[in-house]
Amino acid sequence: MENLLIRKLSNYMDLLSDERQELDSIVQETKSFAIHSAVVREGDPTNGVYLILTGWACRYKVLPDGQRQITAYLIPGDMCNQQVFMLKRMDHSIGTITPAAVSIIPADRMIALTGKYPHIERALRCSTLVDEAIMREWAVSLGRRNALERVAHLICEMFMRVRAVELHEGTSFYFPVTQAELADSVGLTPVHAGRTLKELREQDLISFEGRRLTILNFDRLASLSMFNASYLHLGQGAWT
Amino acid sequence: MENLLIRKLSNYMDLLSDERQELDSIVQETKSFAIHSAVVREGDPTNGVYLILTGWACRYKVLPDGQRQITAYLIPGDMCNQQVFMLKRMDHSIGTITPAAVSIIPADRMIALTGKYPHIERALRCSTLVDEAIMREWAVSLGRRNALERVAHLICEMFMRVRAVELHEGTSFYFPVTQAELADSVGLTPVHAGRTLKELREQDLISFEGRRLTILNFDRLASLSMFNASYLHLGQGAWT
DNA sequence: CGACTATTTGATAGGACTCAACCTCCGTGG
DNA sequence: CCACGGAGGTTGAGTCCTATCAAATAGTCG
Repeated sequence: MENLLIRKLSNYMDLLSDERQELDSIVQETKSFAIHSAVVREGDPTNGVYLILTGWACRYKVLPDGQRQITAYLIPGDMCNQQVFMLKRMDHSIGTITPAAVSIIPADRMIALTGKYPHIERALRCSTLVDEAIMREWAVSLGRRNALERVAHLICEMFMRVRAVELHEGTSFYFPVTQAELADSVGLTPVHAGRTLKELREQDLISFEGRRLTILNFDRLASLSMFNASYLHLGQGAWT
Repeated sequence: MENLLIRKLSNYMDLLSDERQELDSIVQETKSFAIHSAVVREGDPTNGVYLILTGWACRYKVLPDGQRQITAYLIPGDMCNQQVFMLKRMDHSIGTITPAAVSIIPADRMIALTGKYPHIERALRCSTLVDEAIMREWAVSLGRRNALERVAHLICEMFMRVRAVELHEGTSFYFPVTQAELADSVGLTPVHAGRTLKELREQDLISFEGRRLTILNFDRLASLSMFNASYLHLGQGAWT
């Protein structure tokens, strides 16, 4: 199977076949991580670029009082720390939420790649801009949406992202996030995150069994959560 | 006076004198904006890079129900939309919160500049990474800090940023944010933002009169809000 | 099967919101 | 020079959403 990074970047830019090949060849050293293990920890020196091949991971910060906030989910095809090697140390951690395979790309390999293929460089920059847009939208959720809206919005977003790398099946997709992790990402307690999920189920908006989430009514889910996909900058952003 | 972008970037990288000159020369077309006016609006085509010369601005999104969330403050020396021209349309708005002078740099000018001066390019990328780190920290605040901690944290952050461009005076600085704007950035209502400010005053942590904010006890303000400056990646990050 | 981890449910508490009134600046203009 | 008006700030009382605490019920993996 082709590297999912290629599918992802194709959403932003048409890639030529030699560019695709090149992107495929960057996957060399692959490392497996167990569920709930640390890929990089806050304070670590920055040493390379990570590409998620399989599994889900997340960025997070832990406060001195033990509270945790997840600031992003990373799914297959996502590349993280594209340019962190500019900074000395990580200011946040990255950890897996499922078993995961990640490819570690040396900084100089990245530099060579983007130097040689301007198309790839552009596509990677687009993807960085979208990551930033996602963070802004999370701030909007955390600051201005209530519990139901936050969870619904996250589901819409993750569905669109999973769909962009074609890992969805119809309106359902693998969503391996526990209630505690969900809570840490939408700024709720695990208990209330669970109740909120229940509410969405009772309103027949989703079904969620055994890590498989099915969206039963995307339009209502989107309007309820004021989800507007344009910030994801996915070609059309059309809902089919 | 030299362009504040230079001061800002000097925090990340030593710049040679010809690089400084070059950075100074990018300020050509300057545009003045009245207080509370839109610099760019969500949906607008992306057309250039903005450098704040004087005054404060902010990025924000407005939800269909009228609620607003500010996702970043822009102060003199801040450059926004460094690479937005990669995307077609703005997914958020930028507006002034004071009268402001901003320089609009054409995309090709930016490309030429970074192409010719690798140091500048590196420094600009660092600053982008720091902007991302700031957004993550805002997510942490919005998701996991209570009202008092959020406001205190924002004050610590803005003080450090203002100080990095040397616009502070001792432990006080110009902080032209109204309670309504503060509320829109920390995810509170204006009324509660006001009460929170009052609480900080009563605890002798700050004084705040006529848009001038003085930090009376930085250490307590920082520990109260679990502020750790390392995410700002400012050289030492030492508090003097 | 047994020890976890994850989810669900119930009852109560509390932090932030809401609504409303009032106050204080300031700039404007009669 | 003072009245007026509007934006921003302060205060009070009551409500609601989400947190907390606690316990019981699945699920899951070795």
